[in-house]
Amino acid sequence: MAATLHDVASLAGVSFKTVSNVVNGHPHVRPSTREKVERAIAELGYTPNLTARSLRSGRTGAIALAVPELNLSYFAELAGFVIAAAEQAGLVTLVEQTGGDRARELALLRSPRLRMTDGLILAPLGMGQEDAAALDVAFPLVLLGERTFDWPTDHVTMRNVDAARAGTEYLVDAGRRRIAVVGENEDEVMGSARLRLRGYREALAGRGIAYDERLVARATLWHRADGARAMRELLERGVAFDAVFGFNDTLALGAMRVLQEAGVRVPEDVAVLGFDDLDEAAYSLPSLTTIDPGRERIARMAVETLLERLDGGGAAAPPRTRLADFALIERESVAKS
Amino acid sequence: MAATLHDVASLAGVSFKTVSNVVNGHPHVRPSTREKVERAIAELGYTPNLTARSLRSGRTGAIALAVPELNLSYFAELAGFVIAAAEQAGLVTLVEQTGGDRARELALLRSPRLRMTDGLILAPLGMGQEDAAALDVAFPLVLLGERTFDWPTDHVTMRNVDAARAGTEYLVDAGRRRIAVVGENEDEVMGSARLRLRGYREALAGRGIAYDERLVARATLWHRADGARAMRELLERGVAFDAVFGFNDTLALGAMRVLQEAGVRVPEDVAVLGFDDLDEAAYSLPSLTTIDPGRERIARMAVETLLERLDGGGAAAPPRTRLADFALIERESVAKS
DNA sequence: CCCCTTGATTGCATCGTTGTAATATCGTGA
DNA sequence: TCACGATATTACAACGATGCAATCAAGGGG
Repeated sequence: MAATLHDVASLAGVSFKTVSNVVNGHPHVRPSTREKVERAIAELGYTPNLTARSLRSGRTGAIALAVPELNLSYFAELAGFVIAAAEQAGLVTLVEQTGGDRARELALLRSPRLRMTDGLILAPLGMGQEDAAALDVAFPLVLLGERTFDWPTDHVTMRNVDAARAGTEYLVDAGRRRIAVVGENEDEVMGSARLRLRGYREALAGRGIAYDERLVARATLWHRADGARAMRELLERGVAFDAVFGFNDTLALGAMRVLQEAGVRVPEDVAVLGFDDLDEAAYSLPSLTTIDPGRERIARMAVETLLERLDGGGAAAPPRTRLADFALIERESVAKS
Repeated sequence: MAATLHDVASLAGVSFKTVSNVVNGHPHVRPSTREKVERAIAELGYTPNLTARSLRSGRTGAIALAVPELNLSYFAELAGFVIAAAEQAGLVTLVEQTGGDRARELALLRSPRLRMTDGLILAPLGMGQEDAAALDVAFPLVLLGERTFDWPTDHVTMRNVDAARAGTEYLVDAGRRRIAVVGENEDEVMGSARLRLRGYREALAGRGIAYDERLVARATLWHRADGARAMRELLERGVAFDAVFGFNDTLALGAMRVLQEAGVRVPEDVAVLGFDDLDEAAYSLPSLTTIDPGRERIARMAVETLLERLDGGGAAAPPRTRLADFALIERESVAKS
């Protein structure tokens, strides 16, 4: 099997503790000894057993990241940024998929599997305020993105309401009055759907436009297929609209595809606005005007926050909520007036 | 901190080994004792320390998956399937990003971080045959997808050559004669780019069409932006073509976008064929005809293969190569003749 | 010349588990 | 009542590493 400190020690003719001292850069090691040990290490191809080190130190050097599914581009790109940020801090990342399912999210929070990590970054979708007590866990926990809970936990999120309001105002300023929405989900009491809807309604109210329920289409999951389905539903309803606000890019792209199939011109007849600024948003036809929620910053802040908890010794500091800035990315799917 | 076997034991008034016996379902435990211990476990919220268990058992219950980047949709979707398959087998998955960079791939293979896992599924991009010896590692290793090496390692891959040949023949059968290629990369001696190019050339040869180097555009990375860049280059060259074969969907979509910007109609003027069957390929305008390489099956087979090595006790069985079947998905970006 | 400080090396306990082997307890039949 | 085989429980030693305290050799000052 793999070589241990003892194997190296007997080859080098020193005690295994001396080998440990060499490996850990202990100051008091004679150069000749160090060299002897290093030769033995190289010869045996010794690498420290991180499991044993973890047991001793109480730190694993790994963090867990739980997202609904990697099949959703937003979470895939987010995960990529989290992994990169963690790696820069010398941590590896264990990725879990919850499917956005309440039961799986709750199970994860109690899972002994997390004992293999130093902390968890969780993007919850299914949990609600009634589950907030489940957030009372023994390890550092950072909530990510969407939902807000009335519970003292570190939280990194985006300006959902502000961004949605700004996006809607942008559509109004582009001369649109009947703005449909794709992605509403009244089940998530405090999820991003509700928050973005609030921003939308605030913008309408601010510009003196009446809120029309018939312009709002539901979508519980946010795949392209869900956006397509919602748009078909809107078209079947027969309500007129001159813009669509997709609550994320995949919904918007699915909806845009259905619009175009139906012979509706984008952006001339109907403007389309997304949310997320996925890589693919720049390459659709027309390219998608969208809101960049600052994914990379969110990822970096989440890892930073977790690290502070790790180093700061746990429950010391009060929980923090950190917000990323958003930016409206103007492309072709909304024509400027 | 977290409760240990000892804590539970002193609360229940038994030895810590008895608690261990209860936790592990040891047969000889008196029902009354078991109940007493279980109450104590519940009261303290005890969960076993998996790090300690790993140290003792030599198994961590985690596997590592290394892909170029999650920002590439193909690898994101693949990672999602691998994580799901691993979870079904009771394993968690640690995700690493190599950037497709040779040095990082080699570093990963030697990294002590892998000591926290039971095995590695690696999708190499940068490594070449000259690095094959680096695949001689002490832990179970399964190579994924693309490259083939002359080295005795388990390997799960797709029918790159056959699929590319079939795709090209499909274009020819649709009446196309001057088929451009986006994604060639002569640096990867045995990577998917070379294999897909070989399939393309075999198809041309089989149908009596001359290979024209000017129709081949390079792209070292396979983002949408790379496809767009390659297509601009092709257009600037001024060579006529009536079809484009993108070596993956993101390249094809990037290329298609540039074609349409240039006023070229797809599929009337130029047919576009992709490779991967990403979720988004069904929602572009026009939707993308592409090749489904059997991502989910590949992921499942990779995890299965790794598990066999884990349980089969290592180097016992000879290395295997397993192939997933592909399927051509007909959509709108290629007009049938 | 000896004591004391400094530098170099080592032994031991420990992290929380589990496997093995030893011990303690029990019920049963003679 | 005692011996016996079964069932229950426990003690001890690992797994591979690190922190602490102890040991040992060498060098400097009185």
